[in-house]
Amino acid sequence: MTDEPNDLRVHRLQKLSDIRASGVDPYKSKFDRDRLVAEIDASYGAIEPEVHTADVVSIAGRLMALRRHGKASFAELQDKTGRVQLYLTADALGEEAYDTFLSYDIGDIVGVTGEVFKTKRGQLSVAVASYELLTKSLRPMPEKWHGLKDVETRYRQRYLDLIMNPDVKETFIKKTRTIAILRRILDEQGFLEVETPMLHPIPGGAAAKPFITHHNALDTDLYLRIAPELYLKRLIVGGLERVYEINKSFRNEGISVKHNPEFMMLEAYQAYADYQDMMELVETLINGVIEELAGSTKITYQETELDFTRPWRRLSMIDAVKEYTGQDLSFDMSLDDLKALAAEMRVDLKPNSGKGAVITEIYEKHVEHLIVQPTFVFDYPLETSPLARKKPGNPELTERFELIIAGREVANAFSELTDPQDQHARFEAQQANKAAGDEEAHELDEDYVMALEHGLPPTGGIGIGVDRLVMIVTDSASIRDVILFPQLKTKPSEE
RNA sequence: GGGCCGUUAGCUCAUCUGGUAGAGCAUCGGACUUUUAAUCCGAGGGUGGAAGGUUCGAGUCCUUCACGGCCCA
Repeated sequence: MTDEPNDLRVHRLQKLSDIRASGVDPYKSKFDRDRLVAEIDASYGAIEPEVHTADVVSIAGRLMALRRHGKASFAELQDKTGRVQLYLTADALGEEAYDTFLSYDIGDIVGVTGEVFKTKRGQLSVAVASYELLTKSLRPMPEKWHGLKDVETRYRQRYLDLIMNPDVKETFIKKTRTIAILRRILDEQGFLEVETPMLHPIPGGAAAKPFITHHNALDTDLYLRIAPELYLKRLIVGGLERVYEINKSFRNEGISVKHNPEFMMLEAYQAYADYQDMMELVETLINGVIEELAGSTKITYQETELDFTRPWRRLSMIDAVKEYTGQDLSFDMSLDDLKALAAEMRVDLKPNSGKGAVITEIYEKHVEHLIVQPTFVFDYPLETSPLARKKPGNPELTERFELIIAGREVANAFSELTDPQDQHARFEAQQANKAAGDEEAHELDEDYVMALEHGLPPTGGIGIGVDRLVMIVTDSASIRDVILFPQLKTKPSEE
């Protein structure tokens, strides 16, 4: 054995075959545990040192440390709730079983049974009376003190990240709780959760480039959805009145700290409501999450305090530009003047841009990232809002807002456009933009217009970027830190 | 797409101006019956991200590429 190449994995493979040769199955089918580590902590954390509880527990988990001290040793067992120390002695287990346990490796998964007690140093422990190897681990764990830091490995082998970094596990538990809270609030308000297609014949509901796929039997191209919006509004036409969906959408664009190609979005639609009602709903939803997870309406995000005390600030896009850049914009200015100003402000414009698009681009480049506190930016130009209702008395604007938090768009909402003829005209305007070279122009969806012709009641709708919300709630700097398996380039495997 | 930074042992990191790679933890052997980043003694472990180039000599300088991070578009 000592002649083996001294490779950690080779050594463990040798142990594995030794275990098998001894007639023991190194990959067991189950283990009857009766306690979680956190439950033991809760029950006995307060007992005095050297107290023996006479309570025998069965626990299971991954071996995370092994401190050998001759005929008595200590180990640490980690389950999903935490770690507890194991105390092992040759006296209690017999020499052979004791030595066998000490031959296990860090990373092995074991089940143990024994009495709960506290050492004279005050460490709650389980005195192992019997144990079982449940799964042999063949690869070494990251280092016990510094843990796993390499960002790429953390993303590619998230399981190691979860084993080694308790904060990471906490973040993803919070993500799941966030989604549960959103569901609960919507359910309480009479919204019906539905699921609509991921595969769309016409990608719609947002301005974004889609992923294309192909259905062989139908011999037709399909698109991974960029938003569920148009399907959800069809359901409002169908009389469901309040619907929502929490699921993924896909956008074929760059990857960044705030963009992952697949991301989680909540969209909700409410009949007989408008965008003002949607502001209320967004406040209710996000505050519900923050108050429940943080116990406060104020949280710290990347060393800045965010105050979610209602009502949040409301600011028109024109006013936002004025406040943050000092530029006095207005739809009264000529398109040429607006374009000249955009050029001066080094704002790149899409082909075919009208006044609304120029103003939106200026806002997005120079203002959005500066808005820190939760703020509803409203009065979005009609030109860049092809699915939103016109603002009464001002045909250049729509009843639409975006919610900005920490410089990022977290939600987008509007009074839905219910007029099928107006919708058709808007789609045609988008087609003109597409013809002029705008790759993100909205597609013309005749089937959706037909649904509108059957009658969409007045409706308010919102979309919330769940990952971005979770970033804020968990104080995460990158969207990759709130997505278990973020998109990375595929790398050739090592073996 | 552009700029900057990174990639060295299983993990976390060193290696001043070019002279043939080190530490801690982990691993292996030994001691140790209340330790807890256990300790002590001893040992093994590296195609230095990849491929070229310059040089007597490259982890170190140059070029290209791959992957990752940050910033910008």
